[in-house]
Amino acid sequence: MNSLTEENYLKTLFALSEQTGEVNVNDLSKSLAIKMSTVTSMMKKLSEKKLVAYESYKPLRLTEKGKREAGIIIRKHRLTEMFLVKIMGFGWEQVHEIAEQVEHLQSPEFFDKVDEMLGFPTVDPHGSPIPDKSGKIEWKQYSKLSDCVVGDQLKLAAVTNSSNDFLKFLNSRHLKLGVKVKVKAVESFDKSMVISYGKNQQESLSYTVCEKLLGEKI
Amino acid sequence: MNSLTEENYLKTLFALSEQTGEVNVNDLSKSLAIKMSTVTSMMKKLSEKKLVAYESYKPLRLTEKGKREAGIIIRKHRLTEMFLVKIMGFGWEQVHEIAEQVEHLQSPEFFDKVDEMLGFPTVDPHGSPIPDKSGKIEWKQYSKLSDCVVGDQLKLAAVTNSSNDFLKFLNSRHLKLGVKVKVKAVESFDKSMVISYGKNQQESLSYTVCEKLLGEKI
DNA sequence: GTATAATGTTAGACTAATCAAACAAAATTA
DNA sequence: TAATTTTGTTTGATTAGTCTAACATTATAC
Repeated sequence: MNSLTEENYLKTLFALSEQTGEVNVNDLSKSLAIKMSTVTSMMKKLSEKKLVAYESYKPLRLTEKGKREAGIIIRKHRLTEMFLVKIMGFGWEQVHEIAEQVEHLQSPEFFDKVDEMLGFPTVDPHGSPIPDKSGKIEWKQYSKLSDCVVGDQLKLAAVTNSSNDFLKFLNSRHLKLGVKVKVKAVESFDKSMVISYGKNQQESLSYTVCEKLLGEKI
Repeated sequence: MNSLTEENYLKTLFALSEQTGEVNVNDLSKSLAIKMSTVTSMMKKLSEKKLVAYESYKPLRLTEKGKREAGIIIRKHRLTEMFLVKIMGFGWEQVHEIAEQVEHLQSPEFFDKVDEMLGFPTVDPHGSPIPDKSGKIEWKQYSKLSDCVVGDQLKLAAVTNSSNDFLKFLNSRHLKLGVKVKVKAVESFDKSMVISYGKNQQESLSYTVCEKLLGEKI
């Protein structure tokens, strides 16, 4: 059994390596807000437990075992978020913090029941895929809004940031998953975009925002 | 903010003092399965925090502040148990272990929502009262089955033990809250009882069991 | 009312998780 | 390539929570 602390390292390592498969001690340190020296010693410990492949001065990689265990934590996180939204009526901007805590509960029966009540969902309220019971995760290939050009149409399917602030911003613009947006203009100097969607709604979005919006081109 | 460990001491202290108001270091030690020396040092710490009135070699007492904070944890525990039974469909014998974990979540919004979804319940699935938001608890005056005499009738309203084993035992005898039982006989040598209830059901219950069953005399 | 048992406290050691400071390696810049 | 910056590691200290062993107090038994 891993401690709560170890679970947080695993989960963060998993999230950071979703892109490249490899993570620097420095990145992990920043992401966890824990000093590099501490991260190094924890990596040695997780290496002992065969969860991380660690060699001095080399990038960090999760082992298959590590990926599996991290996947199970992320499964619990995402099932929880879905439960909070669908069953308990929370907004998608409210659920991340609560799920951060609930994901550490040790009760397979609890999460099985959650899964069942939700009808075995495959994505969470932010469009992220829910790993299966063995911890395996299946990513859909989405396009970033920021990679679109004028005239492209995108059906929003996921956001890559679940912070309260960001989601509140989207709420205030009535941007939610499923909405079809059309790129009207792209400013070359800051890569901000003007998009239209819904009934005549038009908005200008910064690159920072566009980069976090994923969807399917239509 | 109290640590998870401190919360467990507070909660247990509260539960043990429900009877007499005072608790021995030894009792607390046994109940938590933590050595007395450790309990002593934690008592000093909680005393610093004004949660426990501690004097060497004297029985332990929670301060008003301590009672309040313990009450809030117990509120979260009992609301959770009710939620697990009423909303999620767990059996009353399954919920204690899960609630032990959920009670430590730091999210007033979560527990407010639970409370609301349940219609602001005043008792948990085992008949124990749910403290109010300020941590205050209101005990009903129930009679123990073990204090009844032949001919007495008792409507079961609470159990004083929520362990899986005990509740499974009650399930197997179809004994649940609300059932009206009648005392048919009391064995003087071991204080076991023969009771009747439901449609012609008759059972012999040990003193250990009778002592844990509370209800209203009718 | 002592002797013994039970209960409670103190002291010292250990582990997990953290940090700061010193040091080492790798990457970047000039 | 040498100097500098960034990244990573080691060492030693700290805190929370735990234990064991020795000691102290209170309660119980005879």
